[in-house]
Amino acid sequence: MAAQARSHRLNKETLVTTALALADAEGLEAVTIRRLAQSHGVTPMAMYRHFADKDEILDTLAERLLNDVELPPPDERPWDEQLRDVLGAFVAALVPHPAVAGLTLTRVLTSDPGLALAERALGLLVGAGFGVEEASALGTQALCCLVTLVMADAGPVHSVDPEVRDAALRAKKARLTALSPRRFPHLTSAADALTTCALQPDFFARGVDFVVAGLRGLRAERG
Amino acid sequence: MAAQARSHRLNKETLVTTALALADAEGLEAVTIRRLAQSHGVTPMAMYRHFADKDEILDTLAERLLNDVELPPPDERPWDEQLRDVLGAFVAALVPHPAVAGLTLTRVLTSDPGLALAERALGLLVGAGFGVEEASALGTQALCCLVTLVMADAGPVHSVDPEVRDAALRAKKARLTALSPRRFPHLTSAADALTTCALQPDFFARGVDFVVAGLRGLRAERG
DNA sequence: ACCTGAACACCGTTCAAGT
DNA sequence: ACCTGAACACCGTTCAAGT
Repeated sequence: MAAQARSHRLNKETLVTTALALADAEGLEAVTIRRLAQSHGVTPMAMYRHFADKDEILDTLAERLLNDVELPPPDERPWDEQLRDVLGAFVAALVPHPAVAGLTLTRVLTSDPGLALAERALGLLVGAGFGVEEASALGTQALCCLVTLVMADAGPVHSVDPEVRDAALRAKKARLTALSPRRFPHLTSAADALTTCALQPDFFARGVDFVVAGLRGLRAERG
Repeated sequence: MAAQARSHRLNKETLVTTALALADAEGLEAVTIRRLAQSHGVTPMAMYRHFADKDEILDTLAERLLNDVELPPPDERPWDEQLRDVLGAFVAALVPHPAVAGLTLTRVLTSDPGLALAERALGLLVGAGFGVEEASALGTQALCCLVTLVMADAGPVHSVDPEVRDAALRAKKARLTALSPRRFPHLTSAADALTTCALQPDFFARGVDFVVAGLRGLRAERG
């Protein structure tokens, strides 16, 4: 994050790109007005020409992620298969940026690409036969679930540094292994699975399947 | 949060109680070392006698919530009914403190009451017939989903102040209602449901049902 | 239009004392 | 053992200039 030669004419676009890089490299708390300015060789106050306040930076960051959601076009397959792909596209956009993923939680309905995503998910649920009230609640819940899945993966958020990360994972596993097998028979035998499950390549696909299975199950119960 | 007459002999217990009250009243970002000290009529540095650093305050806060989980005793009912009650107990402990709920996300496996909860959930999933790897991933995902559900409810996190809260909800609904019904037919017709669904008394029970339905569905698919 | 500079009210935390 | 005091390196943000 070396200070760039102050290539005057800053704009929101490039600033938010820097903010995203900062968050990816050092976590969301590294995204400060002062560091953002510093990265562009400029005074902190210069940021206020482009953003009203820090919240607007975070809003823009969330919008950037939601913009990356590549919504698949509607087709004639059953609702649950289409929803799996829609939710999968959402997760795919979040996964590269776990430190920022949480920002989308409260901003899906306040950004343009987020609205498109929500409209699509809601449409599929209503088309499946859920009432508007239930579809609203379930759509909200489904998106929430998936965001947290991505965030939890960030485990030791700071430092994508693999050395620090591996040390944290080893410590976590050691803690579980050290537990009393009498009091915690399942946790001790699952120590390995619990520490590595979020690293499995299919973890997020499984997460989407889990959510879709829940919706399908509820739909079946409603008859 | 008036400064209390410095009733000397502070301890972790009372400090964390104050921290929780602070978070409930003004959000997690109101929990600062300086304000915590101020609430007890004492210097910020006095906190370091009771906590190693701020992280330890947050750890203790999460542990306090997890301690409130009233795990129902195991019985002879099917695994999914028991799991519904276990997850319900978890949610019930988080709901009164939405601003703090997120802290439990990364701390379930590092606190004693969290370990008891995880052991129980994992045991039920393994007993249901899931392999240890899948049970670990699904247990993690289930808890993540529910935490976020509670956090999302916090919507306008700051200010339990009902006046500010209602204003935010009205604004949210107005934004949805103002959308183009052509581009967003489902969102506009669900404007009301989307803004109020998290306020329904059965929202969290439905969230638990949703998660359990997902697990039941996946179990059935595995045959 | 865009950026600077000094200032203010906040943070967490260290070091060195006080009783 | 428990608390204080001064200091440091950080925050976001306001106000008033500069070009």
